[in-house]
Amino acid sequence: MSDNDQIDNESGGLDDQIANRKKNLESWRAAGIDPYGQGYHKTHTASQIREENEGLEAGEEGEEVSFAGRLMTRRDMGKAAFLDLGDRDGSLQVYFRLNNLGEESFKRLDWVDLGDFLGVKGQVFRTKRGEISIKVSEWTILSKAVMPPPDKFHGLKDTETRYRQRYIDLFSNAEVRKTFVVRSKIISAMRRYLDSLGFLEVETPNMATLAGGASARPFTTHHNALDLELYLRIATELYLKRCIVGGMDKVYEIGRVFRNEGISTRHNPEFTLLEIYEAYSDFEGMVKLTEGIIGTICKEVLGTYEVEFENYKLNLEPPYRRATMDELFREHAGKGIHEIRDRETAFAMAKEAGLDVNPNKSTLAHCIDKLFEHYVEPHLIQPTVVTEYPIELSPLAKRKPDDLDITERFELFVAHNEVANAFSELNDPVDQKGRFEAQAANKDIDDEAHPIDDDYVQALEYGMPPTGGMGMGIDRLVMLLTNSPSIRDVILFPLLRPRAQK
RNA sequence: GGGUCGUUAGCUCAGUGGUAGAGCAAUCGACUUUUAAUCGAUUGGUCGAAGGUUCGAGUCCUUCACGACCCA
Repeated sequence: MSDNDQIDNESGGLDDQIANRKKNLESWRAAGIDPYGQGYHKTHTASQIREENEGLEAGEEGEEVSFAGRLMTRRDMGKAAFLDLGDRDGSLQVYFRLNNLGEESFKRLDWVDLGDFLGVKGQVFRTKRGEISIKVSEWTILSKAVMPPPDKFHGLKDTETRYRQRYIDLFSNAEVRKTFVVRSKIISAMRRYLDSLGFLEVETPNMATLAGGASARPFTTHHNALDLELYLRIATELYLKRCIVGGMDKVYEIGRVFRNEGISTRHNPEFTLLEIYEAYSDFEGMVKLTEGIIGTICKEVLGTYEVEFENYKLNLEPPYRRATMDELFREHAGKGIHEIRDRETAFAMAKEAGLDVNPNKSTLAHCIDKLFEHYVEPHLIQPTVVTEYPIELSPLAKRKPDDLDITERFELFVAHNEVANAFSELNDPVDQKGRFEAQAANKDIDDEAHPIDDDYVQALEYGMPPTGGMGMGIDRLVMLLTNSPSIRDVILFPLLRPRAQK
């Protein structure tokens, strides 16, 4: 009895709100109704009801429907009440009226709290004030929310709670839900496009004894039965190219990769990467394919090539501007790429620019990367295909036939962000082995150096056809297309440091 | 790793070293077409944590935790 005494207290603290909600829950049970009910036959979603009854005049009645959703707001008026039920499309107003429901059914509204799930049946109509609504003739509770939802108007703002308890963010902030719907549509449009071109979606290992294909530190894990140290993949590249060796010719994978590095508005330790490989193609083919993918997504998902991101108005309609790294460095740094490929020159420039690169601890490649980031990237706003990367930056790319220090590679930049990276794949096993060895030689100053993958080299020894390959970071693409300033806005459950014990 | 900012009621936020506030939510009441419903009343606080300065700290100082943004 002492518990019930507390429940009867009038107050507004969290414990009391929970107690009141539990009391309401018990009222349903006492009436013989399970407040955590069974499935409910919905004939329509909120947006379907709106669309199908658009033609209704104020006061006019439409079809009979059943509908279900979460109670978002309610306006009680004595012997009538208006409730807004939210489903994934939005929300719909439902109208409860004593005369339509009878005493017993109407009275049960007292046991309903914001956040509860309700199922309703009734006739669609348009109110005096023009709102499409349902005149409820029959209804039930489908699930009880014992925790109170956030502010009905302001939603949930606290970033930490939004990320830690994303479910609250999703049900209380419609625009957040929208972002993740768009994300899903982007990925499915991407799949549809690639499938239509005859690409085969494949799955390669998440765990392996080597983590190659990119410059990044891996996560480690352990397989007990084999007593084996394993790495989580940092890229899908080397396995996908083994598929090309195997004759699969056109493959892609949309997969999670894991990189053991810092967290920022543009980095989450696990993120989603698209990689594509096409036999008998090359980096020029990959330019076309990249343009095709982005163009198709804009057309099918956004319905426009015009996109706003940060303060930029971007036009993503292909084809995109092309520029060589040499041209861009000349334009923005006053020196060409062949000059910059000299260690002394590169590090002197970096020092002059105030960049944090130490000649004793950084590779030339890393230094050039930093210089490009500093001098050139800020200028790459509209989509730009940057070509002719020096060989130091591209250990898996084929050399340009007329300039062996330059590779057949491009990166696509939009709004000074790298969106895609592609090249003609290096298929000469001897050259590949040499590049791996050059990477390994830097191991002491570069903990992100590619490891030597002898099995991969052996695969090339069996022969890999000339191949074009491309990688695209899905999260950053979604950021761009949804105008999201942080990668955490496009990842449902981003990694956060655990909260201290209360 | 460094810097700046933030952490106050369930939510959104005010708060000048001197009695801890508002709106929403909650509770009670009125209202049979409202829509951030309206109207009346009531309740709700370890001010992120721990120290310190002070007659007195949400407010000033130190450390810590978590987060946001910027830099590396």
